[in-house]
Amino acid sequence: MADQQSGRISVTFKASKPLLPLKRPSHDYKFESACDVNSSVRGFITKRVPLSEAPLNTQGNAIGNEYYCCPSSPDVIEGCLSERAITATVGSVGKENASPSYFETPRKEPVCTKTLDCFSVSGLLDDELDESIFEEIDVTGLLNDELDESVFEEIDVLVQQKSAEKAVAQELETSIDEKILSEVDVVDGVTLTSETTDYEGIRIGDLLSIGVDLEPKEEEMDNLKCLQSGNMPEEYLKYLKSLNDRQREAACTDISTPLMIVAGPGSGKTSTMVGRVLMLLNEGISASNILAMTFTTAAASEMRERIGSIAGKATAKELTISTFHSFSLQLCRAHGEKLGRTSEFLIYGQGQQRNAAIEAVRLLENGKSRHKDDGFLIGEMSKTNPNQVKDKAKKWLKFVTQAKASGRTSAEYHELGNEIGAEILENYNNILKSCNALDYHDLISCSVKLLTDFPEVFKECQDSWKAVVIDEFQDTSAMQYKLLKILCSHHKITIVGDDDQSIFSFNGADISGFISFRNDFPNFKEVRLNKNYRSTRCIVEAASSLIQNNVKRCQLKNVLTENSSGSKIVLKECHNEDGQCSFIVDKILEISSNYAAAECSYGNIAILYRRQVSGKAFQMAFRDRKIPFNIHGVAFYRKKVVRTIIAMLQTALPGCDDGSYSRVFKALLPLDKDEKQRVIDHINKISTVRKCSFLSAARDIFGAKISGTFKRSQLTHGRKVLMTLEMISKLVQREKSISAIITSVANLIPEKYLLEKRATIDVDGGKLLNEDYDIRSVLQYLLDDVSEFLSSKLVETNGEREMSEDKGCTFVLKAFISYLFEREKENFRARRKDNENSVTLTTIHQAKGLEWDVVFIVKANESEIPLLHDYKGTIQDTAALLEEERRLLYVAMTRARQKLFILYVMMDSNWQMLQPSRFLKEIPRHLLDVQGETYIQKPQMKQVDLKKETAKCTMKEQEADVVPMPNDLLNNHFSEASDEHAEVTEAHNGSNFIRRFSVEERSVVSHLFHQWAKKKAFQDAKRLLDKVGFVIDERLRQKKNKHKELLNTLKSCLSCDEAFEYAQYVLRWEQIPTDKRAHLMREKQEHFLKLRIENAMGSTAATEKQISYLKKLGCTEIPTSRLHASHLIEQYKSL
DNA sequence: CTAAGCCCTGTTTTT
DNA sequence: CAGGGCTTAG
Repeated sequence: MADQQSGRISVTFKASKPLLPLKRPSHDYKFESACDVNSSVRGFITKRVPLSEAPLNTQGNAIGNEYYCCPSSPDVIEGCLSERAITATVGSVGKENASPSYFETPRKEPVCTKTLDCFSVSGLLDDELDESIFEEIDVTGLLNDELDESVFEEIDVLVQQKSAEKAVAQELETSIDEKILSEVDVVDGVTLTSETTDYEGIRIGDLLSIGVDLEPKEEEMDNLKCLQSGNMPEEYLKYLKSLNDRQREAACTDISTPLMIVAGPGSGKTSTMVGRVLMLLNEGISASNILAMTFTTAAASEMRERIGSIAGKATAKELTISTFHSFSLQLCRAHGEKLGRTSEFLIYGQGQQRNAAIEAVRLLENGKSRHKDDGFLIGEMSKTNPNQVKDKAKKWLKFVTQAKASGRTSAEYHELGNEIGAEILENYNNILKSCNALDYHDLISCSVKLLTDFPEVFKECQDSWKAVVIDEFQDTSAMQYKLLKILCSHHKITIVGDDDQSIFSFNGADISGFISFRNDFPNFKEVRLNKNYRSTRCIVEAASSLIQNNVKRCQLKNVLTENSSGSKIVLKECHNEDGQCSFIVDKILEISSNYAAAECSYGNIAILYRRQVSGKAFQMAFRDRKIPFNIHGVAFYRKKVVRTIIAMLQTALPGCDDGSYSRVFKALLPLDKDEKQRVIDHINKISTVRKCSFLSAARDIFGAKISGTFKRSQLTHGRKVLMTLEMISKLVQREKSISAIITSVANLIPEKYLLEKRATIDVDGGKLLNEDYDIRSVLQYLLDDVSEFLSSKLVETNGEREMSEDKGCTFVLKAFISYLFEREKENFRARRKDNENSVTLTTIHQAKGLEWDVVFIVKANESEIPLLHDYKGTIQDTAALLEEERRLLYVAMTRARQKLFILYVMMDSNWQMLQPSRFLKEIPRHLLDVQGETYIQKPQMKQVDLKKETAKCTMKEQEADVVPMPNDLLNNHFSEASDEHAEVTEAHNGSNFIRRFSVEERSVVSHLFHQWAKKKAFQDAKRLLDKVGFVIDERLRQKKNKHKELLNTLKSCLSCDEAFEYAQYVLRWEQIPTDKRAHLMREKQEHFLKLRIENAMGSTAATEKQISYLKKLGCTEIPTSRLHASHLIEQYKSL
């Protein structure tokens, strides 16, 4: 391992003839001043080509290993390399098998070969990449929560200090306001305070329109009287009055009764919880004795804010509102010694957990081989692939995680007969213990252990937490429930949740918690909040009829709403994802133009998808169309890189702290990860010893000619970094445009560093990064921020800016950075403030708990929204899985306030037909507005729509003639009115052939043909047919094959003429360049639809283009329809 | 330069 | 299960 780390990759530059066409402008890659830094290096890897764009195919597909290199110094350019970019092929980055053996054999003589010092990725193992994540995220083992709290405290202090004087004046004002408001109260019977203007989607308007509900009824009058006699503070009373009867009933339930609040979507859950807390306070439980549990830090801080706005900031601060994990962490830290750990135990995250799992597996196998004590077994061991070990570890880690979430012990597995599992679990736990560490799951289970095994701990907790409130109860795991149960032996417990919104069972969440609760707290009271304040009646009804198909529901509830019915849910069929994308873009633009200019229209729109990949297309489309958007979740990578860039910028400003410097060194030193760390640690040590700044320490160290601690090359690297820093500050002093500075600074970051960051998500998360591939996209975001900043702040800072004008842009830069920090802080507080005026792109899972006016649910296809994986042998509980998927759609639908769009696509990018989701049939028809793919909204269209609608409900067994097949489209394109491509006008090609098959079969056939038509070797129709026949034979030989009947049929008719024609068609299609093809696809799809209309209606007027074209051909006849016109065109062309 | 064979990969996420 | 990338053999 250690040897590998210092390995280097040689790169062969070849100015070989196929200097590949660089599609993108070369200035993107040019090094300007930056190349000075690396002048000793003769080339610099600037860009990894995304798979899709890799232009070179030495043999069909040489994908994935291409790098564009830029010559970095003039002599190289003049001497031997052309000025254009040069390709170099190197090993796969980030894989351990990256070795110097990956040169592409140069077709001509290599012009120069050079070892690139700056590019020594080879030794990086996946593990190490993982570690690097850790360094970034989890340095100290603090939970994010802890970090949050401290930040909040700081902020609070600041705020308090700053607004000390203001407070007095404000108090006066508010008291006046309240007087006025309370007068209003009397008139309307509704509480109107600034706090109630917007909670859980209830707005003043809604409250007023509901009216009836808030009129105190007889019983509630009692209720209220009760409250009044209890000497309740005015604000509390007012707040409770503002709740509806159910909510108030819940909040005011006797505090010693265990309370279960089942809160459907948009039913004012949080408001009710706040009310409950006020009630607890009012009943004499002091704030410091109340514990509120949430799952995320965001939820916790939101709750604190809400309570603070009613009960006062001081009270809110005294309350303990925390996540399960940070609560448990505190408990475990306090009693670490009882768990066999010190109180400074470490917390293991993903990377370390996996290492531990690997170790556990190794221990097991060692034990085994020793047990069987056979030499050859050991030999077998040693030759096992490291990959296999890793794979196993992954599997077992999953097992361990699951085991811990459900609370099973090693002994239990032993009894169950799963001895391997038992041993692994035990090994794993032992390893953690010996490392003085706990993982996240241990935090919970150890808390349980502390509470059960140590009466003194239990007593302490009972004394401190006299009442407990739990949010999102449906997300509790079995273990967490256990903790709650013990913690709430006093029965002062309130749980809030909705089993229909349980979508995290893959993560250990367990709906059976509701059942357990009923058993464990038999005298519980249940309140169902089933009035939806969020969505229109249409949406509510659709969603609840969907969810009613779930059998395994803990409680039946019919959600009601008094909102207006609103417009129907639009169910939109799109032909492919591009169509989907452009439909949404159009709709968004339409919606935003309808909004009053002042309102933040984009902020009210969200696009929800099942998988992260589905969001990618939208990112690109939105960026192209300049629609602002924000992505939940994966802003991760971006943040890191942005932070690095900011740190670099800060070094150029006066008063820069050491943190930025060390970050910059980390980014710029072209060394291996741990080597880098050693260097930085050393600098830090020197600077603390000498009591000087990081920078001056670094200058001293690297300025020396010889060093005891560092190699010469390291010193050189260090000096280069210092030079770079100097360059940046010069640049800042001279250059006036911030954008230019940011761009050049961003380009200084070595690709390797960026790859490291990227790999963290790619490797560890094992998922496609929801960001673009290179720094330029990050840069784009940053530059967007710049323009936003300039347009917002320029006016205010104008005067000061003039002053600083002569010194480059130091001042503006400073303002920009603080502006960014300000925004970061805001984002930190609550995610919904993330981007006030931008469209939200998010997975459905992440959308839970949020809401928007307009929601698009995208790609609601079978095999996407019920995403069932059949390959994995888990046939176990398909029903349960399906129900969870249905809940997922339910959650997605109920995010919408006003308008809901559900879209599905008909065709994959691979010519595969897709079915609409089975769940869509469960939505009552009368709530839907079904739309096809067309922009014609003439009365004629209605009939087609109708026809389609009827067709849709029987989608499965239905018709071959309504669904446009790619091949049909193809035919239409070539046969009809494709004016620009009129050279291919042979009609009826192939369509007869493909029509022999059923709808579902067609995609298989067409896929088969297209697949081979792409290869160079089969450009001839005859050869293509031969190949297809051959492939069929081969497939038939394999025992398991799904479509063997189809293949037999297909084979038997391959020799006919129609098959030949079809082959020709496919070939012709494949010859069209990809960019054009995409365009044509759409055109064709629209065209096909028109044809359908024509068929149904008889005629549509010919286009002007057709008419003029016909005139040009010398046709005197006036076409009666478009169809007619195209026939005429054909005729006249052949003449 | 190609064909055949091997290997990998395939959802959702918080702490 | 099945498609795709990558490697190797010829």
